[in-house]
Amino acid sequence: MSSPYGFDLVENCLTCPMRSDSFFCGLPMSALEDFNKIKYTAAYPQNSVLFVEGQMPRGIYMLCKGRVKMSATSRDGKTLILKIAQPGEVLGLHATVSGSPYETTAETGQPCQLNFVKREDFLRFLQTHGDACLQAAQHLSKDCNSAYQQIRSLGLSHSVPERLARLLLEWSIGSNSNVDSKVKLSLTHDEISQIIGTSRETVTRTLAEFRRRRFAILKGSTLTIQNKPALERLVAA
Amino acid sequence: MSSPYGFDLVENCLTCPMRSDSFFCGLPMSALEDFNKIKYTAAYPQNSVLFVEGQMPRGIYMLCKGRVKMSATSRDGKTLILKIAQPGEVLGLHATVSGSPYETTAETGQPCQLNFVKREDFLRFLQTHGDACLQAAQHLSKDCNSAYQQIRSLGLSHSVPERLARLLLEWSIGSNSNVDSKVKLSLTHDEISQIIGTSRETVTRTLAEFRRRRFAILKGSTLTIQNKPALERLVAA
DNA sequence: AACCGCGTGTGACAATGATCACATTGCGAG
DNA sequence: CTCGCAATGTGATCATTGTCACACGCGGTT
Repeated sequence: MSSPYGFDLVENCLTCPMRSDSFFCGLPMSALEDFNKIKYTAAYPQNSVLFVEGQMPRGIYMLCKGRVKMSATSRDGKTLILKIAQPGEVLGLHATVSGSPYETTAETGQPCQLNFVKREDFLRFLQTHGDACLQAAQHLSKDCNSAYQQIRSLGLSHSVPERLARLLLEWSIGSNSNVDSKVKLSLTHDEISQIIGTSRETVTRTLAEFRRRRFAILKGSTLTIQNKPALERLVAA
Repeated sequence: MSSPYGFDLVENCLTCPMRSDSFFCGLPMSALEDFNKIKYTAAYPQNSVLFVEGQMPRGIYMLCKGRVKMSATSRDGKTLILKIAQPGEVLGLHATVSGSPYETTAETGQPCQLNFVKREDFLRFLQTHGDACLQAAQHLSKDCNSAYQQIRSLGLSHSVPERLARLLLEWSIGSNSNVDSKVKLSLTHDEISQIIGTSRETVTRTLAEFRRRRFAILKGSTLTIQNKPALERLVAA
């Protein structure tokens, strides 16, 4: 049962040590047992493409372990990152529920474990388990929320520093504002630029500016917030 | 039963002449009867504010007649229009399902008829009617889709002409590409600028440019597409 | 008629940020 | 160790577009 990507596969949701309180993980036993029957567990290496925007939905992927980058691409090759999915999230839910093509591309950013469920199995599952359906609706609500957040960030902000500051603050949620708070993340400047809709060079420059003004430092994969209030002022502006 | 806004209220969903095939309208009789019991039907004049972003959700508003402008506002007063809701759509669904604050402000753009359902009634309704819950999930999926569309438009486009062309094409869907197609809509340049995230002046200038190049003419509330392929080329660029 | 208020049209100017071009650093594979 | 590639840093340039300022036209009111 050992997989080649540095961790063991967990085949049984009922005894899974990674269980979170989100979505299916938090379902009552009866539903979880049924879910266990229709899912296919698999591990994926880094940079695997789970699905591509425009494809007809095959089903949902529930993310157990690892991170997955959700993105959209324009005809001329420009890429926009919509979100970095965390464990517990369900990928491809909208497309699977609505039957319309996947609107995003999903690519693993690290080795991941995922549960796949075929569309017809999943829809039957939702129909027979009312609570699961409600969970799915709540999950979709959260997706909508995060999409609206991003629309606000893109449409209402006046400048790149503002959007970048917003992003850094988002990442540092829950940390103390007095002490220098550190957060781990693994994104290149290029990927950051694709999240806030700007160019790689501008991200580099703006981060240099933040460093110079002692607002925040991003070095390697470590983000250090030095002056949270200053960043918040940038967002408010 | 006559209302002051130029149309009659329809109190009974089962016999409603406006019934569309979307969402609740398309539910089986049993569910529709239950829905009929918990809804409050009301008419609103133009420019009524149904809810404001940040408020805790009181419930859902299902739009029977009229148009409703969904928008978000930044601290400095800049406004972004997220969508113009059409009859058959349900407003405030995410917030009501997830229990988080409304993320948008809803304001009637014309006299409207709406059915309001209190949050607790609505949640109970979803729990007892599995098919309604699935409908709700599909509705949320569509909302996500349109949100993703807007993110792509804002984040992946290179210029205002591109975004404006995209918007005009969206409005003219279903019309013939050979003949000059005309569409009715009532939006000021200011409102258009808030949809595509630019300034009022730029919209005026770009529309003048389109007129000069004989791509499309927007005069009053009439949009005339003269050269659809040219607009499509702008989007593809 | 004179007077709004609102939507639209247009010029001038400045600033933001995209783009190109290239230097430097860092890191993993051989 | 060092080669090579990916990521980062930085300068110069220039198009796009936001902003301010103001004129025009049009429908309604007094």
